[in-house]
Amino acid sequence: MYHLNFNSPVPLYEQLERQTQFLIASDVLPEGVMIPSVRDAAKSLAVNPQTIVRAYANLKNAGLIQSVRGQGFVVAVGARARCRDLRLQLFQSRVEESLEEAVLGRMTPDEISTILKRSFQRIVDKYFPNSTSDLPAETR
Amino acid sequence: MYHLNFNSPVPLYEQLERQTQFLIASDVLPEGVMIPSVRDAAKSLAVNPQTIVRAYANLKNAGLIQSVRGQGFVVAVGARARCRDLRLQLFQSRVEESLEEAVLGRMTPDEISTILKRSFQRIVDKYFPNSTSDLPAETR
Amino acid sequence: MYHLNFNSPVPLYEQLERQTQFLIASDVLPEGVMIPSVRDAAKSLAVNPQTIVRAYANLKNAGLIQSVRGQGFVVAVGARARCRDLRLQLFQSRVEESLEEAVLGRMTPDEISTILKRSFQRIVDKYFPNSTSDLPAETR
Amino acid sequence: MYHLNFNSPVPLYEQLERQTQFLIASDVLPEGVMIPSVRDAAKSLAVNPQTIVRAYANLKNAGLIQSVRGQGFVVAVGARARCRDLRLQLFQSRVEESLEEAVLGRMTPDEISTILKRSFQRIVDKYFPNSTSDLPAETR
DNA sequence: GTGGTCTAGACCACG
DNA sequence: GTGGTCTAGACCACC
Repeated sequence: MYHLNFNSPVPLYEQLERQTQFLIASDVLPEGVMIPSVRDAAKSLAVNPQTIVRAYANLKNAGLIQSVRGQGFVVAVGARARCRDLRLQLFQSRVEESLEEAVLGRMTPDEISTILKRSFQRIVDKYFPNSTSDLPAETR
Repeated sequence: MYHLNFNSPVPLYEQLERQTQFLIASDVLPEGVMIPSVRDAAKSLAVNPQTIVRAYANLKNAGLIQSVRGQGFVVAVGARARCRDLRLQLFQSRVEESLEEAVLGRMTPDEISTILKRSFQRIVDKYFPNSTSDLPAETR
Repeated sequence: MYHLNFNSPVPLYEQLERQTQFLIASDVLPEGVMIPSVRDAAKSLAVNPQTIVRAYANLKNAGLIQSVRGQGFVVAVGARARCRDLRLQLFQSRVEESLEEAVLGRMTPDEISTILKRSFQRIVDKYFPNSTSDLPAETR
Repeated sequence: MYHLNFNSPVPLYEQLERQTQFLIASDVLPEGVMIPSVRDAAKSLAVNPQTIVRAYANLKNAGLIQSVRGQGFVVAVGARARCRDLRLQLFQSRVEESLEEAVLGRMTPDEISTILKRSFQRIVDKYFPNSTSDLPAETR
């Protein structure tokens, strides 16, 4: 269910938070459902239980999951919509950061545009091989 | 010449490395030219000289600058082309990482495409207000 | 495990790098194994932790060791072969530099050959007293 | 007459000293003859005159050259023999240092021997293409 | 003046 | 506990 990258600069607990948000956003973890216990998650992911604790604590602070005494954690009501927002914001802010740095690095709009289109096409081909959508879709 | 962000998670020495690469890529620092001395840069940027030393040492290891004894550092021959490559790769890899995470988070190509276009347009409007270029330029 | 020469012109951190490479090359530090922590190494060698940090950072940049979060450094996969290469190249380049300088200094091949044989024999006698190998071994 | 390597770790003034010794050892600069003036040498080598001054001062301290008031420096009497000795010692000590490090790096005598023979042969082929001498010359 | 090395000590994030 | 970053200040060699 989770895929941790131990070499990534982003901390393990943050990877867990994001992926949980994504799972909630896409209804793989519907509202009200139990998420894996700290001990189970730690064992199956081969990480320190404290790492799971930290991730769940942050998700709880954000109001995305709720602790049920003696049971574990369940996805909070209203979490789905908020996770969809968070996912979108996260993606958008990362893209804009990259674009900002490209401009500060004196890349031209054309160079930037070229990369964006090429990267998007590559991703579509890789993950949606049968799709016809592309970046300037509405101009077809 | 340099602009350090002291609140950024990316270390100061790495900010210096990237910006130096960008300055070389855009010919603000042409090959063979001296770059600011360690002490000068440290003073004008209000950081510890060691921070500059570290950045310059990394750039030297990468073959982008050379130390001239008793003189300082000069931009290495062939550095411009390599810096242009590095800049492009850096941008492209960051964009593709974001896109990968978006699809892993189960965003649809249409959602992704919408964000990309909106962000690009926002950057163009912000930094190139008189330009007419946009993402699907060739479809005009 | 390490032996630092504080009077050598070669910097301490570089001595550490080379010796680590040698230890990996000779399987004293097999791939996947943890190397001494920064603090331990600093204490046992009586040097500043920063010196160790620098050596390890360079080894990491060279891809010979990897940092495992919260754990320490481990020898990277494939490091052994590369360290054997590096060790050989280092030795060979030093020998050839000496030979180059000798001929540029107008020493004759016979003079050079004499020194090489004498030095090799002295080293063998010193470190491998029971060995029978010598430079022109195959001509016996 | 001199060939300076500005990228070498050995300081320029030391390169000058060694090469002067070599020139004296091989009678290119016979005893009693004038060596280039500080100003001439500095100009033709494109280095700071202080660098030449330092090299000549060291050579004078070693008794290999003598200053003639108002004239310049001449090669001292007896310098040739001493330079031949110095050249030999320098080469020998460098070779033995390399060998020592190879042994400390746990290279085997056979590995070391192989490199020595290969390097010697390469140098002979490069600089004495018509010669028949090689390392185990006396066993022919 | 230049770069290069080393020390001492602090603070941070991560597990 | 681990590595990683930054500061302050010192000393050195070279030009």
